[in-house]
Amino acid sequence: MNQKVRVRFAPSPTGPLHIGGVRTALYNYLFAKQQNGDFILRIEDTDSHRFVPGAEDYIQETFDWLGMEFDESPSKGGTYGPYRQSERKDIYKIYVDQLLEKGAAYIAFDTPEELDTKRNEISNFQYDAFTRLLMRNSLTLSETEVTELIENGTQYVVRIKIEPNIDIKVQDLIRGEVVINSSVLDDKVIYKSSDHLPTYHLANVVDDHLMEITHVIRGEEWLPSAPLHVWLYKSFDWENSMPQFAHLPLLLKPEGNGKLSKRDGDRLGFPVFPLEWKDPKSGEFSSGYRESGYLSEAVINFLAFLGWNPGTEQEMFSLSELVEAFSFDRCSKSGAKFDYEKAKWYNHKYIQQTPNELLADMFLPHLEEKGVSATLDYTSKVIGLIKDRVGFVKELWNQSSYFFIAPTSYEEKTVKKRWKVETPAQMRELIYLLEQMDDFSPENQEKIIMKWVEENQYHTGNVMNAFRLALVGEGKGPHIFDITVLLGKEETIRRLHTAIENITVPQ
RNA sequence: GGCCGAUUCGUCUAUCGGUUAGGACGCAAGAUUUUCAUUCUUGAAAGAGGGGUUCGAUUCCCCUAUCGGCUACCA
Repeated sequence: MNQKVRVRFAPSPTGPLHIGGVRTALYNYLFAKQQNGDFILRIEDTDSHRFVPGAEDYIQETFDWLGMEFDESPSKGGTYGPYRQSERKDIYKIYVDQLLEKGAAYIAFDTPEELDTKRNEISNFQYDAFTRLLMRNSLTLSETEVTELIENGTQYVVRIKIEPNIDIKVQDLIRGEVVINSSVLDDKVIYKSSDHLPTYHLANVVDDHLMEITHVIRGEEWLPSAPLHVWLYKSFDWENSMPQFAHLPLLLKPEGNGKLSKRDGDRLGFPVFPLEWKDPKSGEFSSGYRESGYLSEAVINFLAFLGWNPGTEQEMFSLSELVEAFSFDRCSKSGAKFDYEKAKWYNHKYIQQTPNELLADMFLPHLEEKGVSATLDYTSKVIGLIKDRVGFVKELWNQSSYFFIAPTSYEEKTVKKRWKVETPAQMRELIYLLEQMDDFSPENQEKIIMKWVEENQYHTGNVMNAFRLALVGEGKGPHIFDITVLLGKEETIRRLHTAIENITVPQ
């Protein structure tokens, strides 16, 4: 049987999507598209307590930005819906009952307090084949007692019944075979009467089965519960259609230890979220890659290389190239530390590749923020001159402000080095030279000015750098005649006048 | 504590028993540049430790160490 590949990305809407989650989604996408399969978004909102408004929209917006389109999702729909677990309550109930009938699961009445007590009493307590005989459940209580408790409205949970001492094998596409003995598993809660919702494990297995998911590609943090999921498939007699598993290595903190967490971003000075997020409760902002000036192509390229490599020396990959090249064979098994410097480098590379007009589109809002209005054409030209020297769209401003606003102060260090006693007089001569110029092309400017420098035996470096200081305010920037052309003759001369008036020759 | 997973330059990684252990980021030096960057060249930089297996181990096996994950009526 050669069935169509179907994968799902299944986040829970408890906040903004974490960049590690984005990578998981990316690998799902790459594999699905490579196999001409379906890429599905399923919202796992079975924990009513942790629901955060806006999180689902955030997720959708993230993938819109990244250009990864879902084939089926809550907003788009599909033939396997609904795609929000909270809307699938009735479905889960049927399957829970099925397990109950089979005797593969049972009802437990122990309160959280009672469980806490047990955990304190017995070290390493787990609810399993041995301890369940000590607890209040449908295995230890009589049938009439159970019925009575339920009818009285006593809250209960349903637990999966794990038989002891059975080796459970998980076949993993990245790690090979992982074997775990069922005795170390506990009788996990799969359903709670309090909100009539299943827990993750049950909902996940039922949905993956019903949605005909062929490959479960998720983070390594799920590896310990994979045997439980295999057990559930077996309990349902779904072994033959069980999906294949691939557990991805985790994304780790760049410094120190531990898995990259949501709080690391702004502490370390880089985003851990794809998009900016405002916490609806606290009103706090967390920065996002998009707002920080990252290009989505750079984020994708960088993320793809955290845990996977093509085996060649090619570093730059577009999304479609990744689709083609991706394979689980080339995924690494160990966690990858998040390297912010490399992310910056990727962005720098992609900025250089991006057409000036596109960058200008992104830069214009930043300009507006600074109170500058400029045309797309002019901004594009400016960007063409300076984009080599930035890592981010927002850095464009530091490198280009003088194209939009005349300098109001002059960097002390450069003044000291470049503004000599003879400089004001030379600049006045320069002004005269510029005023006489009909052809203001860079070539002509250079020709005339260099001739003047030579004839007067001026020091080229001093003259040119003083000229630059007057235009830019400091000792940086592209070729000087590229600057003058964009500023225009009039503005160039005006800046020279201003500089002569305002710079005092250092002692 | 228990269970599971992982371990090559500072970081991401290549190597599928025999290599001067390769590349990229970052770092350093040099070249180019009338400035600052970019760019280019060069350099420093690695197999956690101990046992095996083998003619030969970074590669296979075991132990130890370290790191990570999981251990909820969270996902």
